[in-house]
Amino acid sequence: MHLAELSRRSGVSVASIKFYLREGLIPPGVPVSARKSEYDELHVRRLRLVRAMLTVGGMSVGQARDVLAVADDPAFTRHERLGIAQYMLPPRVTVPEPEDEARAAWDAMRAQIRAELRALGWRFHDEAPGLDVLTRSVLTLQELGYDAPVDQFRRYAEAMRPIAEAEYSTIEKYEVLEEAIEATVAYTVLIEPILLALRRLAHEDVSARLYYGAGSGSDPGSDPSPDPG
Amino acid sequence: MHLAELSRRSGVSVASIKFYLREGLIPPGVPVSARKSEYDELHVRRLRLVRAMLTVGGMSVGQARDVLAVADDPAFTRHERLGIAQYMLPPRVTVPEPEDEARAAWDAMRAQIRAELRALGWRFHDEAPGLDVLTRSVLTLQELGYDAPVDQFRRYAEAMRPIAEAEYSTIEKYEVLEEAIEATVAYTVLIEPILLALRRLAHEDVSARLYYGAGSGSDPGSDPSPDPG
DNA sequence: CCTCAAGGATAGTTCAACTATCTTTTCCGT
DNA sequence: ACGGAAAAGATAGTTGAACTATCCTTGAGG
Repeated sequence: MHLAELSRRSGVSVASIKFYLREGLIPPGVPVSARKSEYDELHVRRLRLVRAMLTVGGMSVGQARDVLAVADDPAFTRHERLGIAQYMLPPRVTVPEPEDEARAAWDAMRAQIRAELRALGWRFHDEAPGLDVLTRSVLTLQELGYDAPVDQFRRYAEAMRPIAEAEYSTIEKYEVLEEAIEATVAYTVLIEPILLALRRLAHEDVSARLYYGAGSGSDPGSDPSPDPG
Repeated sequence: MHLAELSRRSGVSVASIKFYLREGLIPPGVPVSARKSEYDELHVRRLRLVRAMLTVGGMSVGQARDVLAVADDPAFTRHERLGIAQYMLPPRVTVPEPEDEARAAWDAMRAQIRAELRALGWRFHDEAPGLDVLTRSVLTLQELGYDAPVDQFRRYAEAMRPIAEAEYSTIEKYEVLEEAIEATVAYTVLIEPILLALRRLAHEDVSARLYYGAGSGSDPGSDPSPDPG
């Protein structure tokens, strides 16, 4: 198929597809002649994935490009490609420079968090960006005057582990590496909002339970919150 | 204190503080004379919260303004103000228009998700934005050709519930409403990245365990992933 | 009284993510 | 064979968000 049909099939404008091609988010079509290229189902699929990463996943074009570049690079092992793709997914966080006065506190907190998780028997790379995310969040909470929830990590970590195991077994089913990587990216990016939304709904449930009493079954109806639009 | 000192204390430039004042993210100082206003500790505190919402929480200026506007509005009950503040936190999601052809599928999926959670006994408002987030994510997964994890909601939901309960009990300790609201916003926005980071680290652990064998204690070292910088 | 700076208004900047235009070339129908 | 619609590609323009810099009025301190 040509550009126009790719656009129709994917719901993305021709101009935007050209933009994604320029940015390296989707591979070029195979040039069937000097001024004509052919696109296939993989392009449609990739385009949909890109749109999901950008809109639902909230990723930037640059982040999406980096992730997909690694995912497409055959120069790594399966384990590496899956791991690297995951490493490059957002959020990324800015670490204070070594000469920054805040760096000492940063390093101390990061080491503490790392030790806490290692004490749970978790194995992960020392440079895992997740450690930086944890450090930044905890330090920011502290700056706002709240207790560091490092001591609650056990609870959070134990809640996440069975989820990760179930998801991993799902992904392991994909034998073709390209499919496994796409599944990793898709699940990582699209299940995150699901988890967060469920946490918020759980908060609402806990709150409603305390507010309206423990009687079950009935819902709060339209009482507790006016429309926030 | 005056603007210059507020800037020094908070680490935010004078120009940016003026911008936030214009946008209604922080309340104006009390005018001590026609051309001079006085700021206090609450302004420093609010400014730090705003910066956390924008940088760590990834919120837009408009979203932060809406949340804080409700949080500051005394015309609601405690339950309402906490609930509304939470409702207005991101992510927000675009719902297809009623005349959109995709609307029927949207409504059906949303009803299914809602029923699934209600079956767990959860109580929440029918217009909870979390339901829209769930719907959008599940539909996007389906469009990419993946199974809808609606049947896995039970697992996810059961993992989130004890977390939400523990967090809620923490927030309930704040008797002053303003403090409770600030804590709600801070915990909601800043613990989300913590949960997601832990999920990713758990994925890495599961992967490493399968890849390097179940031997415990030793970590993967620098082997599995080169630096993705 | 005079100056320097705070506050406020307004306009300009930067960046990301498109979007539109222009040019060259090619395919397709006649 | 030929003329025009249309594809590729390059380049420039647009939009919106989040600042940032400038200007101007006024007011407090010396």
